[in-house]
Amino acid sequence: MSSSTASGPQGCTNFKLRQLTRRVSHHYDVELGKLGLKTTQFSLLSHIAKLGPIAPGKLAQAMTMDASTLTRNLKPLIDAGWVVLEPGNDARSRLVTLTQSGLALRTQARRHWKTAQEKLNRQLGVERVAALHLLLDQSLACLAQDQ
Amino acid sequence: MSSSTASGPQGCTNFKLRQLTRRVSHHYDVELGKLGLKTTQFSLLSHIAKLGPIAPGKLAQAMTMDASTLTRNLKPLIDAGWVVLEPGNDARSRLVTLTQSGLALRTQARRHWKTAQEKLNRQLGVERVAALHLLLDQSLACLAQDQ
DNA sequence: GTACAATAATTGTATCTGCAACTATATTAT
DNA sequence: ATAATATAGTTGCAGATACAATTATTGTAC
Repeated sequence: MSSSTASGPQGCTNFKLRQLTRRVSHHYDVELGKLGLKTTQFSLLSHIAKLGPIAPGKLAQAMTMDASTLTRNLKPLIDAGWVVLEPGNDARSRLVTLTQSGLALRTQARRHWKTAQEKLNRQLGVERVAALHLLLDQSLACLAQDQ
Repeated sequence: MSSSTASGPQGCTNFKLRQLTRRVSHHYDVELGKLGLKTTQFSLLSHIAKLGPIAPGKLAQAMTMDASTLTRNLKPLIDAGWVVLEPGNDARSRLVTLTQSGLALRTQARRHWKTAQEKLNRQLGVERVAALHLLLDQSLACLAQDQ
């Protein structure tokens, strides 16, 4: 049995991912927290800015997130007046949109995000970040449900 | 021309990480769910098996997790009788240990984990998983708080 | 046109996550 | 010895995550 390659990767991919995610989320939270935002909320605002008005289901799909998770995550944004849920084409469907203040916040938040991202790039090295992005994207594609 | 362009890596590292983490966690949950375990619970059992008896604070540190998060995550395991909290050296400190049934479950769970990991290796390719592990480990080291 | 199946979103329940504040104990300075 | 400080763990609060079940609506088969 054999040589070096037979054993395969060591350790648990899931644990390593969660571990790093905790640290990295904290890294961004420091910056975005200055605006009272969590990183997930920033991601949501960004995606809605880019894709909205969009149906919740489509948005959840685009973000690789369960529809019920999206419903809950939207709530604080709606309560804060950054996002509105409007009636969709159907009586059952909805459309998610940014409000004016949501759009303004997103513009401001983007600057804070950029600061955090550039700080991360420096701390890890841009080459490593680029390599990481590539692997994360590729891995996600390999695990896509619809294939 | 160097690959270090002015623009740097595109996209948000945090979002990419969270996105893949969601998918990968689900991947493991399918297997471990057969034993009524979540992936985080398996990670906890594994670390306690390896490091225990250990103080909660040390365990949280080893897992890159907030102490309060650990307290909550231990609760279901304690309620299920897989883990016990014993008095530590101090009157303020504690020691986390696996029970007999916890140890038995961990042994069993390890087989399910292995199945999930090998399935992931096939789906992503062992080379890619190995590369991913390396980058995750390196990135975590770069972000270590105590440096 | 009624019954049945499919679609869209939300709610119930449970776990994961962390900051700030708290309780309790131990250590140190004076 | 007493006061100030540091350490260990837990709780209050708020959000992130998803499965299963539910509500409401739409589409389809007969």
